Amino acid sequence: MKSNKKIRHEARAKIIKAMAHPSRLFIIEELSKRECCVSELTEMVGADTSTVSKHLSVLKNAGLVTDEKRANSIFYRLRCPCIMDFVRCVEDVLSANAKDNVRILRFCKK
Amino acid sequence: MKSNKKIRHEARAKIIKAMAHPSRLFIIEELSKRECCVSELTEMVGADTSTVSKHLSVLKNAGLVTDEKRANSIFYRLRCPCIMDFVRCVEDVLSANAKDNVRILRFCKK
DNA sequence: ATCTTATTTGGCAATATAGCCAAATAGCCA
DNA sequence: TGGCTATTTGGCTATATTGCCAAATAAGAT
Repeated sequence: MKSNKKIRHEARAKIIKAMAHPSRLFIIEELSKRECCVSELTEMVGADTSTVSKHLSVLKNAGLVTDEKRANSIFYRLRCPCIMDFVRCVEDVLSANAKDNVRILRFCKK
Repeated sequence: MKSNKKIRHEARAKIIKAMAHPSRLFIIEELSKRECCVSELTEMVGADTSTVSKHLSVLKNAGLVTDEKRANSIFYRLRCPCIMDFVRCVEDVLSANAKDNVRILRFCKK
């Protein structure tokens, strides 16, 4: 793989890797509806505050979210709402997988 | 996080995690152009055959690619070409990041 | 200034991932 | 059949990620 391609794919992978975790996907989905502060997200995710904080820093570091201090909380929001389009695409893959499984199951029964 | 949400996000994460690697993104991009066999991809990626084979099995396991044996090679192809739409979305995030950096840089110079 | 609340950071153990080599397997071809 | 080519699998080490606890930090409120 050529060096410039490699760099490009590494940059992409970093962003995708930041999304590649159930809790972070959940956070992304919630933030696509409305901005939230850490304690709200902690409550929703149901993990330790420090864990959620670290997830948020992964998302922020990848440029997927931004934060803003207001009152005495820090509010996070999605930086590129188009991210949800991607999630829709992932759903396509999931439903293709599901269809295949149904087909395989049908084969087995015969 | 409710159990059904959790399961949903885990399923999504599995697929996204399968994409979250530079070599696998490269493979996905190449397969979006045309189907390839393992040895072709090995050549292009520039890693050990076994490494590429394992990457392919990750992609296949996630339902992102399918394989078909023909002649004495196994050809892989993308299962949902919409995956490339996602990559475009990732590019949006990347360029938003780049713009921010330029802005920050400009601030520093002042 | 001190207390309190919200968030981040450090540290650690458990687990997962990556990539190479060597060995196993699969199927074509002579 | 026996060799050849293409691909996968097992095994290993190095590295990265996750999630919790405890401690540090930040900044409002009293």
